[in-house]
Amino acid sequence: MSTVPPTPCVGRPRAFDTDDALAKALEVFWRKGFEGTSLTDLTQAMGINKPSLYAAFGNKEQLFLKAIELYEQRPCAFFYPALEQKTAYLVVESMLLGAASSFVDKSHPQGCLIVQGALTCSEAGQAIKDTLINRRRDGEIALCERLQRAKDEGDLPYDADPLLLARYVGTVLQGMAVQATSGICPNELRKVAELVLANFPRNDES
Amino acid sequence: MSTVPPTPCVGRPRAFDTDDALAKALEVFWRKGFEGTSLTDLTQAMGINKPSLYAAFGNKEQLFLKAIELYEQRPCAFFYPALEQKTAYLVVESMLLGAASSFVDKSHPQGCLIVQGALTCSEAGQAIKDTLINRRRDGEIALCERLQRAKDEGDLPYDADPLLLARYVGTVLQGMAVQATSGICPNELRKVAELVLANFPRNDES
DNA sequence: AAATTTATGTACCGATTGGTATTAAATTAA
DNA sequence: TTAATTTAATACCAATCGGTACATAAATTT
Repeated sequence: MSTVPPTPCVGRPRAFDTDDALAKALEVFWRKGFEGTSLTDLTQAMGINKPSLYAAFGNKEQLFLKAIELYEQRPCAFFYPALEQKTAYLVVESMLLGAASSFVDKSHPQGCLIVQGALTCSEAGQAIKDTLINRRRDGEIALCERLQRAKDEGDLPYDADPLLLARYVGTVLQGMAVQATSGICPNELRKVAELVLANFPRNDES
Repeated sequence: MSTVPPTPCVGRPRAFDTDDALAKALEVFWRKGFEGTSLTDLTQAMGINKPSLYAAFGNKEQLFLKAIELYEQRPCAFFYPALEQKTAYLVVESMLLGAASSFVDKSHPQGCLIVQGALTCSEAGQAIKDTLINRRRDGEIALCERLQRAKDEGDLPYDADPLLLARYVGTVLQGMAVQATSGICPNELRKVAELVLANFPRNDES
């Protein structure tokens, strides 16, 4: 898999880097949300004109969809990689501490694009809103399946409820995202994550 | 204190009820957020024309501010009344179960206006966004003070951290609001609240 | 060199945004 | 009855919205 498309060798070459431009678009969407971001915001941040944006990315909605793909795959994304930790506790620890770190990282906007990209919107944004709802739900399903496996493998108590725990962790993560956009200080957010972890069910060996 | 202003007895009488109109506006803002709601959305829901809206409420921003006042004082508001419960546990129980009930109540939009009214926005909405951030922070401060009192009165363990606990509960509430707008089923949301309560620190007698 | 292909920049599109000027209608005060 | 006051409805405002037509520029292919 290569993220670099085979450079088209015919016609005038593109004067900008699409990956860089997409990264800039992501940052604006992250900070202002889908509907709070205007085409002018985007073209200014990306350093290109509208026709270039449309030629390269389709339209605003498709650009946003590409932005959330990039968002979930960027180096500091923490959710899906956390699923590969060895025990349920370590998975959840990795998620909560990763969120506590990423959501307030000053090198990019605060909070979580998947939460704040379109929590509410007009009719025009409904498809984007639904897409984000589905992304959040997919994450919880993946965590639930990981916790079920943990239960089967014995590193969660026999009476643990994987679906409920996944929803609980998802709820805390979403709340942490709201706190981050509200300007909570990093230390305080991390302490909340640690409080949740202190109460998370675990067997002796995990 | 009367919410009914002394009816002005001169001039053409208003053809609509301002309280009813405000309630309609609240519902639209609640569902679509501040910037996702257009003047057309508002006037249609309120059953009035734009000049009537501006004469009665000032402008869109002032109308929103009045809507959040109504929101926090409506009969099913649960946050501040919960502070009057007798123990810390009962306070938090009242909040979490109240939220689990209110956020998914089918008689009005799902979720929480204070969370989803303007989580992200353009520059034009920044003042509203900040207002909502402050409302959330005020709520956590009030809860923190209540938990500190509880600690002083001995119905929280001696080593409890009121500020951390308030932030934790606030985080869970905000996450529950996100879950509610995402369409979580009422039973599942209540189970999350009950899980949080099961782990909440309490002394024997509380 | 000519033809082809693609990207760029400008200028524009209709629709919608929040907000208002204006006039007519409805009421009370004089 | 008339004047004063307030609201209602229509029509309008400049600005911005997402999106595009078009002419030009820059590259490769023939």
